[in-house]
Amino acid sequence: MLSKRHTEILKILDTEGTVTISALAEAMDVSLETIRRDVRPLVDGGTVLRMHGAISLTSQAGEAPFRRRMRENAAAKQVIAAAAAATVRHGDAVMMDTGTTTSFLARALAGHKRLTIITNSTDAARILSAGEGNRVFLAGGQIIGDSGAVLGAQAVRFVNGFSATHAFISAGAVDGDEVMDYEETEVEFACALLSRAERRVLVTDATKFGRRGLVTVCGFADLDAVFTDAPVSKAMADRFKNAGVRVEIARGNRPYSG
Amino acid sequence: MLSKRHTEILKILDTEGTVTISALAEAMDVSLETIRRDVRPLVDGGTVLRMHGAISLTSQAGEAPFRRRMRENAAAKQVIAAAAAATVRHGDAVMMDTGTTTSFLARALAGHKRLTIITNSTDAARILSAGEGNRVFLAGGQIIGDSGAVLGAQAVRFVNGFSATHAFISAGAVDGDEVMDYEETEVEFACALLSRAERRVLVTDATKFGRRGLVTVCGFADLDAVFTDAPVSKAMADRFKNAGVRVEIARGNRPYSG
DNA sequence: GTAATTTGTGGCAAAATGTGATTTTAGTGA
DNA sequence: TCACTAAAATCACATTTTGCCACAAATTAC
Repeated sequence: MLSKRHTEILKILDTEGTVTISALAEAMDVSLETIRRDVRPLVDGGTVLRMHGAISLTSQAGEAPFRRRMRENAAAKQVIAAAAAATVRHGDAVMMDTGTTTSFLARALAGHKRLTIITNSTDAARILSAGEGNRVFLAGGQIIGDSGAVLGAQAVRFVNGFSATHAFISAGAVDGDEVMDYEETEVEFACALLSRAERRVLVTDATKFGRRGLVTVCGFADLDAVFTDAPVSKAMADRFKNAGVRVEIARGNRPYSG
Repeated sequence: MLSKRHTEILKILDTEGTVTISALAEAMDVSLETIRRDVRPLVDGGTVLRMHGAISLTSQAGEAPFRRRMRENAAAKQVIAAAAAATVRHGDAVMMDTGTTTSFLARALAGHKRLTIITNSTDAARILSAGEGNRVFLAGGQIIGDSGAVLGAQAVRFVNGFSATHAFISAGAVDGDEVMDYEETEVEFACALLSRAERRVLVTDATKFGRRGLVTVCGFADLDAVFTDAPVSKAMADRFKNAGVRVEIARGNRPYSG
């Protein structure tokens, strides 16, 4: 029998990676002993690893850099993702590239139905393939880095076989009137997405603004909207406006434990 | 016959996700027992899940089937995976298909270095792409089901471009002298793997033996080794032996295993 | 008016939870 | 390395909550 707390614990573990027993106890307002009792079958079953005072999913025992980046500024990314997800309707076709913010977007889209997803993010694909009525198309090829991004010429060719309503891309840096990133292969993929969608959206937290990247993804003119978490500078706001880009400042803090 | 309270309960469940029995009783001003009686047919029908004190929609709170299968018999699968992983050397090229046991294998291989992985499992790909010096090649195409398996003709073609030392496949059933499964597309992929590797290994927990599947993956003669967690029947052991298949019974130190 | 169905109540068993005492563990410093 | 300490885990027990059953009361149907 699985208690209502079991699923809750697993959900938290899925996003957090590891939690302390006391944090769980406080989060769901029960005693430590109760949480221990909840956790025991999970540990015995091998789903969960126990250390002194905390548990983690066996699947993500080691802390990969990508997971760490998922945690940095997580609240902001979550809010951005929620706002961006709100512009997607049930049944839409959505493209997205690989990044921490797009990973949050995938989670925010989990409630949507009948989506068609085209992506190179194994993480987004995994999350969204569980969604009700979704069709998920994942680019094939070599996975580069620990972010789970499928990159290369093959992936670009794959995307060119699709058309979508929305393309969500993340960015490593935004400066002048350009969106930039650090890896050329990632940029190539993002460009491919932009060329195949009606509505091209940049999702990025505000720390990326005014930062200089290595490779240019696109100019502001190639975007339709930007979702971020804090107001941009006056100068940049003007440049966005001139390029016809709608800037959305996502606000709102919702509890992550849902 | 469904009373007006049934629809009411379902409506509440649809918005709330999960409700306590007492909340329902209070909301519609009837006794707890009445609500329990109302809920019973819904539970029996499978639309609603029961957990001490509360109910929730099966679709919403019920964890995804793949995750559930990851939990059942997890300890056994972990032991099997560990034993199988021990036969892989650093730098080897490894193919694997999608299944709960192969997902555990991926985790067991996390400590290996400089592996080349060819798979259709987004889960395995994700885990192993974090590994030191690993190269991961993931088949592209549509993701089928919630297991994160990339399936279809494209995936088969993808595999045919590679050769590997090991091919690890999972099975839904093993009976007679055949390995079987339930989905044809999965079988096609597994077959493709078998044809491209030197050493062909079946990893499966003992519950699959003596079970009849739908589609045949291969005969025992097409295998080189089997890893499982409990001794197989004498008859089957003989058939394995005749086919030249080495059977490994993985044993590990797991709590309460008798 | 009577039969059938539904609802409420009380007793009891099972499960879940909390509490405090006791043991185990991880970490610390000599 | 070895005690020592503080946090955490375990255990046993009391308490509360929940589920189930049977029967009585009430409502509905015919």
